[in-house]
Amino acid sequence: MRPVRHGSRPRGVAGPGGQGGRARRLRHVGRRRRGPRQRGRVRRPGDPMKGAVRCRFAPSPTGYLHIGGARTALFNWLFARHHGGTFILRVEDTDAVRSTKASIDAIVEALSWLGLHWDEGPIFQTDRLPLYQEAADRLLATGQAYRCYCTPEELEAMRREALAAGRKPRYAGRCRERTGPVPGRAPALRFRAPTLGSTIVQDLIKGPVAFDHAELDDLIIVRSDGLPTYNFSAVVDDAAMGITHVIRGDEHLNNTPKQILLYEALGLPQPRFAHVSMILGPDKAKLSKRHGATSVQAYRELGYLPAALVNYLVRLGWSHGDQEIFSVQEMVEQFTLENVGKSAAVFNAEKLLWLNAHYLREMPPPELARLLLPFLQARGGRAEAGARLERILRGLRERSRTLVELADQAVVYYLDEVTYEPGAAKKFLKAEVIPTFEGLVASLSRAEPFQAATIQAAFEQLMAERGLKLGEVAQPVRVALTGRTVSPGIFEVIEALGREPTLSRLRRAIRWIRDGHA
RNA sequence: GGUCCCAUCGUCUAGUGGCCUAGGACAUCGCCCUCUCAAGGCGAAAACACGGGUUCGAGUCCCGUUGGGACCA
Repeated sequence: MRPVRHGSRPRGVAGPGGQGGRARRLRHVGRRRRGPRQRGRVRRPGDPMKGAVRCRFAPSPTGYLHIGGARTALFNWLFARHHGGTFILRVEDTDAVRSTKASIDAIVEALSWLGLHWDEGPIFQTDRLPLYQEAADRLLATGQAYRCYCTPEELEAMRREALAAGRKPRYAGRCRERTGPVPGRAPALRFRAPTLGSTIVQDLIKGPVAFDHAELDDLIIVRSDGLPTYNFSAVVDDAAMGITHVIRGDEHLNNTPKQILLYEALGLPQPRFAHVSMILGPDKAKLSKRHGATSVQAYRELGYLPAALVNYLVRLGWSHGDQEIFSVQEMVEQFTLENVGKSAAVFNAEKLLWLNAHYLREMPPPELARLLLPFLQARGGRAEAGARLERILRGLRERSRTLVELADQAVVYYLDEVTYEPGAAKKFLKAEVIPTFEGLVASLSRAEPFQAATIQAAFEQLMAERGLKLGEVAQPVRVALTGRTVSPGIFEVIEALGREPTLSRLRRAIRWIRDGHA
């Protein structure tokens, strides 16, 4: 195993340009800037990782793509892209009972939606069973693995016995020296693990982690049904696929010494390992369903943008100085394992919401319109992409945090009949606004062109004539047009709604009040 | 229970022995702007888990304690 050199890049060295001193002087006023070395990464010409990096994301298809899995995939993808390497998708589907085609589709779709495109794969482990078999045969032939005929029941009994006697509940090696088979029983294959010495995992994130071999078990590498176990197939595949860097969840750190031993037994070159800490729920336990939405698909349906989710996830455990907003290109340029933190992170839905709102505001209206359409149609709005929708969105998007919220507001412009919120109607749709509404119907019929400025002029003239303040006019009109007390600026709303819909909504409000609803 | 990991504002984090009177962001609160609500601007409150060392100097290095988490069953 190769020793890991942390900080193999020169430290305390400013980026290209060597202007650290001058730059510092120029910005001495105001807030201190930190980390001059963070400007521009230092990629040495002879970077040995360049082009050679091969990373994989290896989910088991037993459900949707979890938010934690998405981050693992993202980190692998970023690492590969940063180094100009290869990102591979491998599906760990050897658990025939729990693996489903639907899960595979869901994971593939979620990764694509996030923009984490893979260069090779998907590779399915069930297609490569002979590979594991061949590796197992080799270990068996060299005596590094042996057949174990113990049944699960026997194992369980031995475990209980050991526990009762105050010993560790590990496999005692009953079949280690067995010479003949047990008739009528299909054997599992166990790895003959060393009992002396220790293995040190040189983790790229956690640093060196030592494991005493005395704590290791003779792990099963092939089950009695002939299927390989996780640790075994992962090792065989990672080696066969030429994986150079295994970036995965923290929960696999304990498996790593076993895998290293397997690499050694098989005589295979080892990848470097990097274990990323977990994502926790608000109660600091591993993030799970009971904490609410945890799948990428769920966030998609809740109206989140992939850019926002990716930006949020990258900042969970990784940082680049004080920067919060990253384009994909910036992430690729700046991402290094060195800046990945060791501690677990609590998933903060509020911050994700803020980021989503940010990207909603920044997105070009045509693109936003395209993404919004399905949400709008689901709400019965007969909307179509185009200038009108974009005008509507311009006012609405800075008042929404998700596509769902945006659609809820935008749909109002597309419905045939406005539904008044009871409280809003009671407060603002009163008999005394009828003259005002009538005056507006008259003047807005004439406003030309029908734009915010001319609409405002119409309002101001009316207000002057009747001695009204804008606040007294705007709210009733807002309710008449949208049914709500909250909306973009009233002139914008009227322009976006258009002349005819505005007039008919005002007339309807007048009728509604006259009909005695007020 | 054993093994392993982790520990800076409520949350995400900056921090790599002196630039730290601990910085940024989300959330919270206040003010400004204002036709409502947002957005935006300005400001406030808010953290180095604890105890020992090492050092002229510790948020930063070492040891321990405590707390949290993961894995193994």
